[in-house]
Formats: sequence, structure tokens, C-alpha cells
Amino acid sequence: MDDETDWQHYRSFLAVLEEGSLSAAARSLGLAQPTLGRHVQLLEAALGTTLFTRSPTGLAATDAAKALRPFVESMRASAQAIDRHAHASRDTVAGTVRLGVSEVIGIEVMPAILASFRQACPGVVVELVLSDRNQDLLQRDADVAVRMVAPVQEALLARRIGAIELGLYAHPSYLERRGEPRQVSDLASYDLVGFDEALPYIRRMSAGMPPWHRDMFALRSNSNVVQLAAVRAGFGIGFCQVPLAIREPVLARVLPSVSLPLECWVVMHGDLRSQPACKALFDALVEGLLSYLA
Amino acid sequence: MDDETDWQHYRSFLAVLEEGSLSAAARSLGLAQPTLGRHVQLLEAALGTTLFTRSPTGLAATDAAKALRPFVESMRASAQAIDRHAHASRDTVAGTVRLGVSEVIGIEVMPAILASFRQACPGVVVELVLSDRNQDLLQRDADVAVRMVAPVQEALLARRIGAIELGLYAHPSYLERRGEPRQVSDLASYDLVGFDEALPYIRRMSAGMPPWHRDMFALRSNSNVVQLAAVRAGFGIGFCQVPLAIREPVLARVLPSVSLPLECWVVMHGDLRSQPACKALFDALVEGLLSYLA
DNA sequence: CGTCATCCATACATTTTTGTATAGCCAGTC
DNA sequence: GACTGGCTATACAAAAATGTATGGATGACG
Repeated sequence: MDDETDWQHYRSFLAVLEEGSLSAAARSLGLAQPTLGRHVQLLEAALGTTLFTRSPTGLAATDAAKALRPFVESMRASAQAIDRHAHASRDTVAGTVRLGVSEVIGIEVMPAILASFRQACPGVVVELVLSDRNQDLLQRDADVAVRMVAPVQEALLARRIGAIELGLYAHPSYLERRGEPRQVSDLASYDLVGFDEALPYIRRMSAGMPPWHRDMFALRSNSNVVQLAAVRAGFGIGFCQVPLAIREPVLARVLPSVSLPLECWVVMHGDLRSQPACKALFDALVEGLLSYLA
Repeated sequence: MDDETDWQHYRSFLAVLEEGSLSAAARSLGLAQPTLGRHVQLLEAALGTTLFTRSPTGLAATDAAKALRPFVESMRASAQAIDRHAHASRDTVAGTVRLGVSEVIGIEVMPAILASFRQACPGVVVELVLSDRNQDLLQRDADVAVRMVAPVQEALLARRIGAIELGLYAHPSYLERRGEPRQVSDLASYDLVGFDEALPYIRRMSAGMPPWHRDMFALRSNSNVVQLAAVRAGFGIGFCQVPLAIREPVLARVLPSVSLPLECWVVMHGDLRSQPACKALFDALVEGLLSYLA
């Protein structure tokens, strides 16, 4: 334990990894290129591994370096979290909070909630990150998050909001053009906008619905926002959160019997309970999302 | 992004936090005491926060410093993971792997599995950590783990082993002395060895069993191993994993109708799929635990 | 009440790290 | 084929960090 690597070298290593060359990394960190070269050299000596193959066009990361990348990124996430929370004062509600939410929630639901939160807590700067990986919270990429799965980590402070209902929607002009489907089996002849099967909560949610196949979609996107925009533009039929459709009634519901529940949780790292700014945002999110659901 | 804190200062900060004084931290890191003093000073300047109140008896951490501690610990966990995995070669099955398991599994089940794993992969050094927090995996305190809850993190690679049955057991000498209980309600008059309610999977597991209260236990311990040892020593009646009792038949089952299922999963960080040593241990655990259950 | 051990802060010499400048190498491009 | 712009590696001076030594202050202990 007495001869560990200089943590600063990890930082330089990550910069080189991201920038692809010593020179670029040096610029990004505000250091000199030989310094970065030495850092990498020392790190390689300390780890006993070759991290880059040098070439006059830049440095190419070896497999070993690529394998180590997530760990260094995790280090940086923690370091950034430290900077955020150090500036936050412990007595007044102020500081910077990183909020991770899914795309649709972030774009459609958050703005209103954050606007009123801003008025209530003008001292808090919110960094909104569109991402849906629960991992972020534990890696400290985000402080507070809105998630679609129940967290099992004990370290996380979680509050269940309820189930957001998902329904099928289309633009009235599309239905006028194509007529309305009468039953689920009719959907095959319509233009369906597809969700991304990769997301695990969607896999779970649609577990009981055999008829959905990737092939039947006329438009697929890994972005739920793109899907929503397509439906709104009259492309075809797709899923939309029911509360969203009610709030802005530009879409017409199709086959109301089709309904998927989407669990919704507000989650925060337990460590942050004592950070007034995080706690305040957490509470504001719970309140805002509850009223969104109602 | 150009004026970030020197990561090395975080390392010094953590050492001071843990050791309680600059001098002790300096000894622990192999540095001089003034160096640590400067590091802390620079970090305080960079963060704009007072981290310690100086006194001739040592440094006392402020609330701000305490709040930042988990973040720095997370950084160190990542740094240590880097060191571990850098030494691991990518082609041969060798290196160091940290394995996190619960107490009982670690003490009663792992030795046999690890012994045969050792023969199969002599190049792999296993660090066995007794801990049950899933968080460890994401914080990279552990590379592979055996867990009692289904992981929901997408970043984790998980393999379900099955349900370990828990039953009530007692030493034959105890039953001889006190007679055997006939029904669950009889238990109140026996000496019960209690499990720790704090563990969430136990809360979940015993959700359907109202009669268990903390007060009825004659001996409670947050260590499941202590409970098991007490039961084996003839203290009274307590829970034991059925496969364990079968393997070493020193205990007699009581009220066989009482049975709790304990889910068992082998979990690994997805990043480590390409690390031969981690993968090999993962596979060995799956195989070993499956045969433990059978 | 003095002794001793422990702690932090400071001053100064030394070592280490860093930056500047330069040379050399490769890939486009005119 | 020379030119330009990107890169790394090396040499050397400047700057920064470190270690040593010392002073002062506190608490434990006989």
C-alpha cells in the first residue's frame, strides 16, 4: 500500500484515451505534451502494462487500456461529484445538482417542474443529464434521478411515484387518412413507430404482450423522443405517456384497451441526504411528478 | 475543465480523513507530514471549503469533509480496481479478482469451491470480501459477487443460481433437553437465535411471515455466522441453509414446514467480461453453487 | 509539576516535476 | 517533390513539490 500509483496519472491517462494523442490531451488539461508523455510512461511502468502503441500520428490504445477505461471514468465521475458537492453549502439550499432522467421525461415533463423549482430555490443550479442507466447514480454521474425500475440498492434513497400509463396514440390527421383500428390485430396494417427493445424496463413491461415484434415497425428509433415526434407529425401509431397526451391534447388515443404501466421512481444516493440542494430537488421532483401523474 | 483539482490531493485527503492526523496520514502514504499539510491546504483552496479544523492533537474533519468522504472512497475503489486489472493479463487466466459474498456463503460454502477453482486456475489470486452490499460491485469494491437479490442494473452480468432453502435447525442435544416443537406457535417457548432484520433481502423474504418479532429472540446477532455457530453449539433454534445442514449433518431440522427461499445470484460487472480471470471465477462460482444447491 | 510523546506550522535545501525549445517522423496536399 | 500540419521523443532550464529540521502547543502520565 505504500507505493501506489499517483492518481494524477490516471487523470492524464484518461485524457490521452479520450483525445487520442498526447498533444491533444495536453491541450485539454492545460499541461505540456512532454508532461503527458511522462505520465503515461510512469503509469505504464507502475501497472506493468503497455497502454498505448506510439506512432507519429498519435497514440493507439491497447486492449489493456480500453479495458481500464471504465474504471478511470468512474474515478473522474467521483472527482467531479466532489467538486460539485464541495461548493454546495451545508446550511443554505444552494449548489449544483446533477439530475438524470430519461429522454421523454427530461424533454416533456422536466421543464415545467424545474421552472417552479427554480423559483423556489434560486440558488440551485441543475445539470440535466438525459440518461437511463441506474448505474449512473452509483457511479456518481448523477446525484438525483428519475428511474423506471425499482432500485434494489440499499445505498439508494428511493420514492415510488406510481405507474405512468402508456397508451397507443396517433395524430388525428393520420387517423382521418387511414381510419381507426378496431382491434389489436388490425395494427399490423398501420404505420407503427417502434420503441427500443434494448431498454430493460421495456422488455419487462411488454413481457406479457407477444404480438410485438421488431419487424412490424415502420420506424424504429432508440430515441423515445424521436418516436413521439414522429407520432405527433402524423407518421403513424406509437406509444405515448397518457398524462403527456392529456396535458397537450394534440394526439388521439387508439385502442384504449392497450395499456402498459411504467413504474416511476425518484432515486437519490443516500450519501446526499444531508445536502440541502439535492434533498430539495428530490422533494420537488416527487411533488412535481405526482401532480404529473394525477 | 482546465483548472481541476489535482487528483493526488484527493488521495491525501482520504488518508488524513482515515488516519485522523497529518502525521499519521503521512506515515501511511510514505510521505512527509508537511506534504500532507500542503495537499489539504491546496484542496481546501481549490474546493473553497474548510475540510479540517486544525488542533495540536490532530485534525478534526468538518461536516463538509465527512460529506465528501464516500466520493473519495469511491475514487480509491476505482483506483484499486485499475491496479488489480492492469496486472491481469488478457490472454492467460491470471491476475487478482475480488470476490464479495455474504458471511455464511463465504465461510461455509466458498472454501470448497475456491479450493477446486485454485487447482483449475493456479494463476488467479482471489480476494474474498465478506460483504453483502450490491453497491460494492458498482463502486468496484468487488469484481464478482454472490448476491441474494436479483440485480436490476443493466451494467451487471448476472446468472441466477436458484433458491437456497432456509429451514429451522437445532442441535440434537438441545432438542433432547427441551423436546421438539410441534407447531410454529410452540417456538415462543424455545431459545431462538435471531437474524438481522436490517438486511433487505431478509425483510423481503420474511414478508409473509408475521409471527417473527425481534423481541422473541433469545440471541440476536448481525452476523449470520455467529447465529449458525450458536445453533451448532446447542444454544437453541435458528435458521440454517438446508444444503449446508445436509452437507454437514450435525444439526436436526425442526418444523420442516417452515421454509424460506433465498434467491442466489452470481453477479459480475459487465466491463469485466473480457477479463479471463474474472470470467473463470464467475463460471466456477456458477458451477460450484449449482452443485451446492443440488 | 515536569517529562514525554504527539501533534501542527514554518523555514530552507533538495529533489522532482514541469515547461520550452528542438529534432525527427509520418500523412496529406498542392 | 516540397510543403504543411499533425504527432512523439529528447535535452535543458525553470518552477514546483517534496523532505529535513525545528519551533511551539497540547495532552497523558508518573
